[in-house]
Amino acid sequence: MVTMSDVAKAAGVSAMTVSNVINGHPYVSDATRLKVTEAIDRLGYRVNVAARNLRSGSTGVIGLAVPGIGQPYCAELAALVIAEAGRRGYRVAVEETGASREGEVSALARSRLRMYDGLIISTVWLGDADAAVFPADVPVVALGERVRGGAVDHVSMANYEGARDATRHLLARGCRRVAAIGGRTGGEEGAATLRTAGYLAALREAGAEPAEELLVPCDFTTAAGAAAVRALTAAGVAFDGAMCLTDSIALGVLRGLADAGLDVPDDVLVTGFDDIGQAAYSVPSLTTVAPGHTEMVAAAFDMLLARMRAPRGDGEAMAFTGPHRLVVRESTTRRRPR
Amino acid sequence: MVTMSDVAKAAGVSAMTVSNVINGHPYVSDATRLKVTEAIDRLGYRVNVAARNLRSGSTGVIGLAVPGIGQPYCAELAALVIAEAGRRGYRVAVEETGASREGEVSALARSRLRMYDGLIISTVWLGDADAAVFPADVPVVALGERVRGGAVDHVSMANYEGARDATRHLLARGCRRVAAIGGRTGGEEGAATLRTAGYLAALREAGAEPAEELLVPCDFTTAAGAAAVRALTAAGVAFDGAMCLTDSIALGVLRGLADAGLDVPDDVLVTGFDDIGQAAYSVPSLTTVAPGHTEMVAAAFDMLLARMRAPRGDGEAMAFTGPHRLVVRESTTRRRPR
DNA sequence: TTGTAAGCGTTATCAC
DNA sequence: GTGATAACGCTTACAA
Repeated sequence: MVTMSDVAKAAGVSAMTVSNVINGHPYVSDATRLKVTEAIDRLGYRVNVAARNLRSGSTGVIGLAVPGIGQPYCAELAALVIAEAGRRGYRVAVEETGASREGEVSALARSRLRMYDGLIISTVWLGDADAAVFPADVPVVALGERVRGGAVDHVSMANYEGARDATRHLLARGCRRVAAIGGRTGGEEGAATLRTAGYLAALREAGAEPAEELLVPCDFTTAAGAAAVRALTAAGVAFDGAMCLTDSIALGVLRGLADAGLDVPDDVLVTGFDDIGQAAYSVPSLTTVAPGHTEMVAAAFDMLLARMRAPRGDGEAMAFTGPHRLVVRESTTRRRPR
Repeated sequence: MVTMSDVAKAAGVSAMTVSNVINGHPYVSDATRLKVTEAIDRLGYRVNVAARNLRSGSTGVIGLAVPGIGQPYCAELAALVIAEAGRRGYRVAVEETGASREGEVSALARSRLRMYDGLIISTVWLGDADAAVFPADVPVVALGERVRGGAVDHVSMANYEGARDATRHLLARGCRRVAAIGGRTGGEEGAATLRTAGYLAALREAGAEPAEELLVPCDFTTAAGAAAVRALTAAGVAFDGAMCLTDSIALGVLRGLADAGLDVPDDVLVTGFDDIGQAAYSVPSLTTVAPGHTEMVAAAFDMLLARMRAPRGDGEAMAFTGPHRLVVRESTTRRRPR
């Protein structure tokens, strides 16, 4: 392995000068610079990042912990994070939490090993009550639902407002019985409960009474969405609108409705949440809530870098909520008026 | 920042003993072990990974370079890689190449910075001719199409055979004019040309003459697939089968056919390639070639770890091809026989 | 403009 | 069983 002093020897200078050349410091004569770069090329020298990290105390790596990178939502988020990180000179290590509390806790624990300069964690389970789990000495931004108003820097999306707008949209287009697929009112507060609250609010403001059997809890996956529809139709529950808590669920719901011989949008109107790429190309294409992912990722980086410079914001935690907007597509656009 | 010698001082032992306790070495008395672990907990000590890396010469991180992590195919691959890495005690840093030659080259260049213990790179552009670009002193496995039989360790999939089987399947189910969406015969050899070759072989063995206008080059994206169908119908080209080079393309083709008022599978039969998660849930669900991703990822890790132990396999490069299999679903299952 | 010295935190070696 | 010592390769002072 060729080291800096090997290069120094070959170029007839000191290691320090080699370092200066590599890091583009001023006050290096052109002649010296040339000798050094020539030696670097000749010997095929590369800086040892581990040594540099040890010395500088930083790694140039941002950790990204997501439930499951195979999920379209996570994958598209990761793509944004990686791109933004690249723009700012960082690399990204991806970890999976498996959408489990344990996974999130251990990702946070690992963040304290100084393996990363900072961590962006998409939290599903951890919330304000778990603030103690978040290390105070490592920059961490929670990209998610449950952490709000507490001691942890966080970026969230307009879960409540988005779901409310989607539900209003369904009601405005004539739906009388709107199901909330993936919805849930009890348990830990999170994306599921917040979006469900928005759904309920929209129903109530329209004077509709939420029906118990139209609230169908399920995982945020396509398989679960399809299964939820099967369960509803098997139970003989009629509905003419489906406010799905995520696009993945919605794609499964489209599938399930097709299996049940129901047409979208003529028999049932469907909305999703996230605006994943596939939503624009499904058959029918999916009306959905776009939660401003780009802005969220940019905000997360701003927070992370701010924390790196000013390690402890003893006081206030920073917060940002993405700008949401309803994207109307075929799944809620009736072809024949009724 | 609390270091190992802080712990040592607090526990009244030497740093070496702390290290021994942390790394679970034998020959440490229970009493000492207890004192040390107690001090570690009390001070909240964590090992400094950078220092350990410098000392050990390894990072515990595997690099994964893919065209675009937002693409379902890449995302699902990444999920497999991350899971396998976790099982073997590694973390994964994801880089995007942007499906560009330049991106692939620079990922390889970075791999020489010893930031990673090894690199898995999904190559689209680099091939045997570029063997010189692959560093000899860093374990690299090419997960892809173009590198075969050369000096670079590589894992590939049965591009030719898979596309041939898909095309045979379409012909067997009565298609007379099968389009190859994303197909291409010229230019750099890669997944596109290999799959196209399989398609052409199947046509020829069935005595069908490949038609120029049925070979429709396009990007491996859903948007491109939809556009390809629009172009075909606009040009008045009739076809009753579509062998799509990837599932993403196929999902776009389903969309495009819906726009054109053509039914799948009654008017046109469609196949994909990759067996991404969405393929089982699209409407209609997608017949596709499953290329044995799990086995491919496991093989890639075996190669990588082998290279870490035996740095230079001066001679032979290792190679593995995933087991492929056609998964038949609705998109090629006629409801009414003709 | 360049070089010297010291040390970042950890661990392998070998003596005790 | 435990500890002193010496690296790993690089960079921040400071000196020349």
